[in-house]
Amino acid sequence: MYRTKTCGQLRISDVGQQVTLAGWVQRTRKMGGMTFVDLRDRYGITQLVFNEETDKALCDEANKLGREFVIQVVGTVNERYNKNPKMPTGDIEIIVSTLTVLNASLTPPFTIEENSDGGDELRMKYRYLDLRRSNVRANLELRHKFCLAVRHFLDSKGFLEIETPVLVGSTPEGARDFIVPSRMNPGQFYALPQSPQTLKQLLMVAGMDRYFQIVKCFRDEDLRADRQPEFTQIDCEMSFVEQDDIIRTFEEMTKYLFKEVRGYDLGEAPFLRMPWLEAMTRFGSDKPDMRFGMEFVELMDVLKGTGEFGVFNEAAYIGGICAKGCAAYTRKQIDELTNFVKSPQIGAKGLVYARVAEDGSVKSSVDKFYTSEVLSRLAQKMQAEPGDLILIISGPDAMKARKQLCELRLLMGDRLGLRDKNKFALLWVVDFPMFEWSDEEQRLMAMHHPFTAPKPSDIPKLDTDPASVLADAYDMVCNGVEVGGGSIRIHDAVLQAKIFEVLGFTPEKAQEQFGFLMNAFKYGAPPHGGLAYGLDRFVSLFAGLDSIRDCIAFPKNNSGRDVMLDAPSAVDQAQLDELKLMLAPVEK
RNA sequence: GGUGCGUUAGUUCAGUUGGUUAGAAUACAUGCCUGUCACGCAUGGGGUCACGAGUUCGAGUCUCGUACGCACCGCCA
Repeated sequence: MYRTKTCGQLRISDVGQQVTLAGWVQRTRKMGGMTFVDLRDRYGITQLVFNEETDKALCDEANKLGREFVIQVVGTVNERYNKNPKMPTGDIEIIVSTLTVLNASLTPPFTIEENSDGGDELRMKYRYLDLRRSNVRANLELRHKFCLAVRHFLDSKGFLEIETPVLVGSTPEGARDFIVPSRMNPGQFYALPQSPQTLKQLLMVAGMDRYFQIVKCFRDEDLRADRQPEFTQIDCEMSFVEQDDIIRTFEEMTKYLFKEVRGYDLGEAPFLRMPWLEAMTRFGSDKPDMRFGMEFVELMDVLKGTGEFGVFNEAAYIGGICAKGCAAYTRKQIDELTNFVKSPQIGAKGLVYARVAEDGSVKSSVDKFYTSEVLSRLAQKMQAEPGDLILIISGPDAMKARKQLCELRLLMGDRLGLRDKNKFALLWVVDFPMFEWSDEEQRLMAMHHPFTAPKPSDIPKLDTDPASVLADAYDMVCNGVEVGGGSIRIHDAVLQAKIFEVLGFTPEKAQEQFGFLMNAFKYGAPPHGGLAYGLDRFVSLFAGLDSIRDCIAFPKNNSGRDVMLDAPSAVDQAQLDELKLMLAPVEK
């Protein structure tokens, strides 16, 4: 037997026991005739003691151990002379009688400690070493617990976990597909699923009623801190349900997960439900961070046409936020905010500010254009109090200006410490538009996906004014992060065909790509709907991570590479020949 | 496709106005040390300053390009 106990297990009550431990050498400390070795496994660290007086040869062996050697020791649990209250096993140590080196190790390129000295690139190249660190390992443990809790909850509600294929057909709608050549069907390709969307709908047609799957999804798009080309969804679908049924079911699951996995009580009250248009108007985002207020106040009536400031007089939108107690911001701090909104990724033309002084007077960057009456009306409308700072953004494109103000609001939230990682504010954003206009493709695109049902009352508008049609779609948002999203689906072949028509598909094209679904709808498709959570994002939120990479065992880097495996890579000509593939020259 | 920041010892970083032999911490090696636990002390080795070109009497430092990394915009039904 390699071990009788783990390195996180032994306590004062085990003193006197003979034990066998195995693990990695975290560190050795040589103190003259004594040597201490910290032995680590995934459960913890236990101190080993070697004494020259007791066994010189054994102590000499211990002194030869290097970091990350894998060793096995037999010894006796002993109460320490000097206890270490910082360690769970700090009351005991092992007086070693037998030491076996199971495997030596090179000196690792970075130290295996909570605060590693390795940078991202090195950590990814040696991810198997990085994963030995306790905090990275803790993220994977949290992920495991999360998945267990999901399965437990959904099983208790009668959901079946059913696997769907990873080799499916390509559908050009939506994100770019990863494609896989078929050897047995030369010139033809599978695609990896962007989500099991249509397959789970077919499971509903099959009468599976309540389905879920913790499943990898693939999208060949550029990466971000919160986006990987392969990521994991908790994919769910239910039959004979309306939007409210789904929202209630998954609200219950979310509360369960927060309580069981994170130890956070979301309370009894249902989550806030906010129409998409309201979210865009009040926060400039379809995923507002509700941990703090600082809502937008529209200022068109106060500032447009009431003074000589041309920028405002030509604006399609003027909006402000009120930063409590920030009137004392220095010129430098204001300049930082201005530079932030004018930076290329925000793209605002400028920032107007107004300070409310202790005596209630208003000093602004546009004083020369407006009377003091207009400015005090501004303060009044903003509900600004003495000591507050009003920040105003305007622009010729209302949606763009709102997005810019949204970024500024989030920045101010950060600066004022209003975005506490240990607080969680959840809401449902509902009533999404069915379509959005694509300048690039010069056509309407599905905002959610083309299988989403329009609100029944809006169906007549599909012919007259499709851009105004709202969908039975909903997103679950937590702390400004979209953690899940779903919709009621279309289960009627005629309506589904109609939606493809609005999206600019010819009937032939729709039949070619989605005929399998529309045909299935002709054989008794039940009303159904569902939702999918982004597992990586959800776990990251629970763990307080800045990037989903930190809860994925082997993530890809910014360029979509696995630097440990050095993938993707070229393949042999023989493989290409077998697949009947030829490579075009790569332009540099 | 685009923007910003970065690339110096095994690692994390500093490096002033362009000027002699490029530093610190940590890691590593050797020695000392019998109760350490971020042990301590001493000594030592370790550098293609990412790559290429340019400016200059002189480039880690300035300019341009390339590569790579990170963050973001576009993109992500």
